[in-house]
Amino acid sequence: MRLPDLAKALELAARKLGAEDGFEVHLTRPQNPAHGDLATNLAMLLAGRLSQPPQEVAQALVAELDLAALSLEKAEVAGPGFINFSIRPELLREGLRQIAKEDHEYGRATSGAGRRVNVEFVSANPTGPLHVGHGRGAAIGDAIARLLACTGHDVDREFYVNDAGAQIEKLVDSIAARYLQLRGEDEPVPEGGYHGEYVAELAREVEEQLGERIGTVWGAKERELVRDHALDRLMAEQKEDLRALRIEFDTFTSERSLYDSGAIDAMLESLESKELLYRSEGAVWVATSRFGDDKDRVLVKSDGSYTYFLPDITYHRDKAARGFNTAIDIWGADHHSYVKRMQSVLEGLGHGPDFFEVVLVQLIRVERGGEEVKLSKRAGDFVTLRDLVEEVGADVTRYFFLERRPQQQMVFDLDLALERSEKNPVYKIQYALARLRSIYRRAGIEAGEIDLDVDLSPLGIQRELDVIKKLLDYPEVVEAAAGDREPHQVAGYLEGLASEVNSWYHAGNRDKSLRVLGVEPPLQSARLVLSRATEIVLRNGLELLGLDTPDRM
RNA sequence: GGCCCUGUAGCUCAGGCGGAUAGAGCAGCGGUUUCCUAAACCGAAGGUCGCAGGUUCGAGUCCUGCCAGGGCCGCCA
Repeated sequence: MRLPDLAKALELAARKLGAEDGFEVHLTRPQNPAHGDLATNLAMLLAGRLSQPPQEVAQALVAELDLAALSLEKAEVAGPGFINFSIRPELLREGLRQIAKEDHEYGRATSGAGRRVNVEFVSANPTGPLHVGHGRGAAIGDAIARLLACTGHDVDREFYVNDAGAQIEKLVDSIAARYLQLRGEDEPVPEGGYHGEYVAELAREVEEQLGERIGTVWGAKERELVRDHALDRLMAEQKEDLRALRIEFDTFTSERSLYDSGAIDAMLESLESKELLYRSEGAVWVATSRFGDDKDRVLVKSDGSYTYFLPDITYHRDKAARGFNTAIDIWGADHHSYVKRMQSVLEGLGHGPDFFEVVLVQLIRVERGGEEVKLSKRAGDFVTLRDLVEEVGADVTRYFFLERRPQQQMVFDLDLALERSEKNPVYKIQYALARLRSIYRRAGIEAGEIDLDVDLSPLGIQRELDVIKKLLDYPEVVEAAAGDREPHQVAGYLEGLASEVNSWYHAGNRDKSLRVLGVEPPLQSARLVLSRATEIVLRNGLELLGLDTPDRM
């Protein structure tokens, strides 16, 4: 839990002892319960500066503190010079009451107030169905957006539709080949084209719906008709898959629209006016190497066409123009080399290093029975995100993607994902929530009816205090996870809390005096508040990760 | 050849800004069990933190080198 007053008091004490600026007070949660609730290494940091042994500095610091005013039970100097603080249980109990009263607001913060953030993720080429790898980026992007919103940021979720360029043309070529095959012509799918069954399906649709209009000879008009049809269909499919994962976007920006609006040509002029462009070997280059990139990059090829980089620059510049303070992109690790060049050109255009961020998401490997599931279409195996969600459900899919650091290559264990027991961490957390809610049901009361203004002093056994301390950590966890763009910190916290809660709950199975219900009325009332606060934190955390919050399992 | 990610228990992974005895889940081992939800619980065990140096009062954490796995180095997207 946070004790801003203690940090401030320590800083004052340090100054009193003669420490100048340039030190920071860090309070940490010791792993060893014998080391109290909070600890600081401040004395060790100051020892050299004050030329005194750390233990003596620690003693002097403690002497400056008014423990009672800080709601501390004691402050002990230990080990090489740590100061260990024990919090008075009353402070914990009042904190608990606050949690229950704040309800849905508990864990929300205002640190991001006034900041507009654009989170761009998925942005898959609209040339086929989403695969499992897209799912990880989708889950992480969505969770980061939720974290930022929870900490007060004004968040927009955005999907960049690459509906221009060579890949789309290849898709049209592939559909054309299938289409002509349907008409009895011997036309192979071109090299580098798309071979999936969905391409043949699209060709059939084109034949049925547009066959009259486009015949067998495809010019620009016909291609455009087919392209529009394919884009509509494939984007609709992708959106549906994402919706099944509980992901919705606020904005879809089309690459094509950047061409149509003239924004890309304007971008070239803008770069020119900033003297970032030059011609060489018949192409137009942008001097990204001036801003840290390995080398300069081509924007206009020698044949006059544009590289992908140019619209992408235009697009990111547009995010700034739309008023976002920060643009966070979630990219697959295979795009890693692209980060530097984008940062470089944005810096060249005058955007500070804080404007553009990339979260790189590593590739995943799917295993079943200890064997890798190949991402090829085979009977019984799946390849698409849709197949995965249908097999294990949205909760498990999301959680498994969110419980690991984004930059960690991960194994998606299908056997564990399909496990419907507490071996599966998602169920463990949801189970803890359901158990608490079952207590209210058993007592015949609604959660909202629990009296929060009762005397909490009956709460005092260690197991209860441990749960309370854990609950009071939640806001810090949310802030840290949002700041680091790491949803897995929340997942790890919830798993730990669920363990603690289940252990607390099960103690009541062995010893009836440890139960919530059926003990002395004052104790029962106090424990109902504990149950309620715990349920609130579990629920808020699950919602923050976009997971279901079941009343019963 | 260069760049990025990763290397921690048998397996999958956590380990704020350097801090005290390195944690969790799964598997394995021993025990308990009809409960306010047993779709379990309790307990013990399990470690050269890839290797070697360095910085520091103190290194899983910072620096250097090396090894291993993955990814990327295009006028593709």
